[in-house]
Amino acid sequence: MAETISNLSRKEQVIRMAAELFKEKGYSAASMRDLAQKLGIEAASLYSHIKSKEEILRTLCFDMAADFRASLLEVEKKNVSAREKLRLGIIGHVKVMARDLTASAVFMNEHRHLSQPYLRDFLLLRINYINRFKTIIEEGVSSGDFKKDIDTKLAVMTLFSSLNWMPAWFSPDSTIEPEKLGEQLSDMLINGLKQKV
Amino acid sequence: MAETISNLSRKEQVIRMAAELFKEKGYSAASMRDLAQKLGIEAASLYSHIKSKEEILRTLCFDMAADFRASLLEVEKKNVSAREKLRLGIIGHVKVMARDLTASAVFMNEHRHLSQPYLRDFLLLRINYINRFKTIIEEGVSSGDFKKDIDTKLAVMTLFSSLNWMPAWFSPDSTIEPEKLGEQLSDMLINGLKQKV
DNA sequence: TTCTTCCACTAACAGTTGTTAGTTTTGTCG
DNA sequence: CGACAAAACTAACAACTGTTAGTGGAAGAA
Repeated sequence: MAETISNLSRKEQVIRMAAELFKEKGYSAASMRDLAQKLGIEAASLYSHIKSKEEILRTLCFDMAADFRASLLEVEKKNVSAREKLRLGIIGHVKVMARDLTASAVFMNEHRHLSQPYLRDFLLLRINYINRFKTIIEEGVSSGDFKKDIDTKLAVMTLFSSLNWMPAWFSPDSTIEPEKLGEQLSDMLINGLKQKV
Repeated sequence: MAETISNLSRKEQVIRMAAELFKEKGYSAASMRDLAQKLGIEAASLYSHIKSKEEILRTLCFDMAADFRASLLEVEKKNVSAREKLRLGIIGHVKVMARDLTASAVFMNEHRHLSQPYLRDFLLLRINYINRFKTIIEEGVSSGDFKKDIDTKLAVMTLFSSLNWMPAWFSPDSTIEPEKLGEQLSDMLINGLKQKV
């Protein structure tokens, strides 16, 4: 139906603008009137397109979550070493983020404003994703790819901390491509800063 | 004066509670009535102790900033290699955070809600701090401590991303001491995950 | 006792919040 | 043209926002 298509299109426009606003001011500080103004309409008109403010946040968070999940699934299927899996996983994660830096920033910083039960669901997805990276690292420790004395929990938290702040400082008009950036990041985490002797 | 001391004491109590609330719900979503309730008083009573909601945020952010600055200054004074300076700088940073994880979380995630000109001042302090770490890394590259082909900007951003998310996942009742944690973090960043061959 | 300081209170303000109900404009298709 | 749906509008709601003014009680010092 034509109506659905055009509705989606306008709805997506609203959601995209909302993402920018949420990133800029934070979810709570961003008002529906702010959002409306950015779109050149009245606040009440927004409700022709969305059910509530939180529905927008939900859409942003869960759509990103699905993308991350899909990316990791692709990597897990491959029959390669743990070190290579980690490398590909990191690159995949960076690429997903780079595809929509604005939504990524909201995904990371604003998800806590989801209400129950959505918050619970979201956190479950997240912990699952993180644990699957942890498994990869543990595989690497067993196989001898990685050092035996590392704290895998600390390692995986460090990994995600590094990855997740990317939207905050990576500028979209940067010359570096996401693929290359992911490569450098994974190199830094795996090999460290130190010069080999 | 006795009045000043007891005033400070109660004021600090208010600020500490506010820090917890800001961390939990975010600055914007945390209302003065929420804060009052946590203290068992009326919202208006808060204004016997503080001038405004933002004054609390300002205190939290700038006090933390001063602590970070002092810690780094101590490290810079030492006459050691760049690698050692980076190690000590990281450990110092972690220790400052660990001293007040709640305030650290607010410092990191809520500073953007400062209004001008405080926001500008804060960001200047922050960029200065980061740049001084960057200088240490650049020294390390020159001296051969670190690899020549690393992107120092990326390296320093990765470093801070890792460090700064600590308050989010480090639990205060963890068995690991801040010193040890800083040690492990610096080891991971400098040496990487990879097993030496 | 009286003075002073701290710390709480009640009452109220002007502005903002997300959202609703009902209506009208706009553009497309038959 | 007329029909229909998309997308905008106006008006209003109840609740909540940070904050001020003015007041009163409690505790310690003079």
